Amino acid sequence: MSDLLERLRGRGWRMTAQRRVVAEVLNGDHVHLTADEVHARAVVRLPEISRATVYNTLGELVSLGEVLEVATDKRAKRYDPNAHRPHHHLVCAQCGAIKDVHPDGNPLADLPDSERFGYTVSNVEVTYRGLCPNCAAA
Amino acid sequence: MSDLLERLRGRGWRMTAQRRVVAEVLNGDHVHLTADEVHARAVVRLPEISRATVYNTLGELVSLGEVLEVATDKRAKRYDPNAHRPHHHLVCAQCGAIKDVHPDGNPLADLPDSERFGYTVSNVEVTYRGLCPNCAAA
DNA sequence: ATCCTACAATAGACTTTGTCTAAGTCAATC
DNA sequence: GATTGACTTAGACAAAGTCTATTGTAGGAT
Ligand SMILES: [Mn+2]
Ligand SMILES: [Mn+2]
Ligand SMILES: [Zn+2]
Ligand SMILES: [Zn+2]
Repeated sequence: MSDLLERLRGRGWRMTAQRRVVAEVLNGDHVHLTADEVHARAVVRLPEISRATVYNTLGELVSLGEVLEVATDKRAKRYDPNAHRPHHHLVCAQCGAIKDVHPDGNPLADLPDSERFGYTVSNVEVTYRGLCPNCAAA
Repeated sequence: MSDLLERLRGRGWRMTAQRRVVAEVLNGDHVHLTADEVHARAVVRLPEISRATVYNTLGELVSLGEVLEVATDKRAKRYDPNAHRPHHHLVCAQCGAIKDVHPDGNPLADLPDSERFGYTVSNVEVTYRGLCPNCAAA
């Protein structure tokens, strides 16, 4: 993740303890945390960090294209550091666990002109739902 | 939509002016209103209807499988009366206009076992994004 | 090394969306 | 037309997010 911090400094980002901690918390695979979850984890390392700063920093990371907003459930937005490899999501309907997935095919090609209503279609998001191994066992 | 009202009465629904108005407001094609939009339109016909009743009624319609919840944007949930014909959504990234669409193919078949992480996958939602004719012209 | 200042962080008020409760109302049955 | 349990209501409450005024500081200038 220090690649990320380097890149951001190159873009004129002022480096602060708060921003470093937010970036660290987002590090990893299949990470899709809400803003409050990011805040809770950030507070462990930097107790005085505020909610507003977490929201501000996440918003900047999204603007810079380094983090994606994901709306897989109907509650809070989730923040996804896997912004450079296109992917979709597989969500457990029971516990909410989210995996990054890479389906075959191109869903854009599956939408015929007659179903486009004159729209210029540029993007598609696919959300698979089911039960994770843990929840299926229970 | 009086088919709907008949069906609901058959299921033991007590018929009230409030429920009738909510059902009427949801009538139509490509309808995807937020709870507050439903309330605003319901108030025109029945000024004393409360927000709580709109939320309650929408929740019941969802439980009964007569209306779907849709989370195309990251703001309020939207309520979709087109619950009996499976479909996906095409959303204008600028003005938010939503169309019901029926793509070819089966995205479930496009998710290989190696990308399922042991999940039992049962459902998939596809959201296409782009610009509607109005917004593309401007 | 110190100073300076524009940018960043903070607390907390405010907004939006949604849920819950206690009290009053009424649709459907008798 | 009386009864009653389901329904509606207002408003309190909660969760998620935004905004503002104030204070703090990173990093360049001296
Ligand atoms: Mn992801
Ligand atoms: Mn729809
Ligand atoms: Zn699960
Ligand atoms: Zn549009």
